[in-house]
Amino acid sequence: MNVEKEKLEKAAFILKTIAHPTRLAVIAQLQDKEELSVNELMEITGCEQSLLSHHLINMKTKGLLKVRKEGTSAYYSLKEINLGSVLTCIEKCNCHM
Amino acid sequence: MNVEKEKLEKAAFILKTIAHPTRLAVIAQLQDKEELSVNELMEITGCEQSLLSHHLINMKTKGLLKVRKEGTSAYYSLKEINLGSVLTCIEKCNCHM
DNA sequence: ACATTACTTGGCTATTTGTCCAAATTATAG
DNA sequence: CTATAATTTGGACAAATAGCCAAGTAATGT
Repeated sequence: MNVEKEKLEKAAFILKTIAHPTRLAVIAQLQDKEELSVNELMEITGCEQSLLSHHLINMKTKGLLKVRKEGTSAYYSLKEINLGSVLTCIEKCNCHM
Repeated sequence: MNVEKEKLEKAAFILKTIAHPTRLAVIAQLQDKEELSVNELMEITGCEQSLLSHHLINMKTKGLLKVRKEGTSAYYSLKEINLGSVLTCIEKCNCHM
């Protein structure tokens, strides 16, 4: 029962972390592009730089992304996770609200 | 592109709605119990009544649950959606933070 | 009619989240 | 050394969320 509760909390934590259009967009992109710089993600998502940086760092500190720094650039990628499947699930849910 | 954006917003909306331990617990239960009263959900989740009611009504107004009232009881159930799959996805993600 | 059970409502407060903006860092190019 | 490009940081503020509590409604049993 307590294990169950812990599981739910962990799941909720992850869901909360990804539950934002910009962050979902980032995840979706990283799912097939492997790794992208902040600049590239800026262009793709249309999100302002510092705000995007906040999102990325947030996802990184929560364990969903990792960074590789090269020159002046920071390349973000998914941390070994298949998070895209969550997006697919949601799509399949076909919840029409 | 705009369609894509709309999709992401919708997905984020749903994820935000379910991203809470109690709410996930409710969804998980309703996935196999079909429908449960507020009282039953209270016992299962250990959540206080009025708070649980808030959660349930919230999920209902956002289109994830539906209610059937019978006597003094309210029976909640999933609104035609396979939301449980999201939980399974998250579990499979195996994100260790 | 009255009490009880089951649920909802609304107000209040604390906390978290999202966004913006200006300043700071850091690496490279000239 | 200076300028520029790329990213991070931190403050400030509004809005959303979570939780608690007290009061309200509504159906049923006595």
